[in-house]
Amino acid sequence: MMDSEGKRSNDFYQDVFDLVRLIPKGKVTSYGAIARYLGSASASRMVGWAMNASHKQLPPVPAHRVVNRNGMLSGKMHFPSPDAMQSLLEAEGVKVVDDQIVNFQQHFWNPIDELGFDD
DNA sequence: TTCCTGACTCCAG
DNA sequence: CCTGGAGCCAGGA
Repeated sequence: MMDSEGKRSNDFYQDVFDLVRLIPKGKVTSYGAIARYLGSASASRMVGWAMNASHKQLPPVPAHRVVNRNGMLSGKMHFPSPDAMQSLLEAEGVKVVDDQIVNFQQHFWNPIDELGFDD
């Protein structure tokens, strides 16, 4: 029961949403990068789980800019349409072939490298 | 309450 | 090269 200050779980989700919203257009990042930035490198699965709930967040979260470490659109099947994610990425200048981002490293946006640790 | 699954990632074979 | 298993934390039945 977290009602006093043990709201880290909630903050984790909020941080994920906030961070994903900070991803510049035409850029993408990985679940692991987000998890690591938040301090939970092993919580990569939780990031994906948070993304599942991101679609109900306001303002909307650009979940299409979040892919796995291989740059593969692992979450495309969870979008309203399986092609929505790819279409959104290509609309931002990110080319996608075979459900995988071309020149992924070139489009990769590392929050730790760009934002660094607040601390 | 417990058990299972998951938009991930790493390591071993 | 590809496939399988383990670890991780949270939410749903």
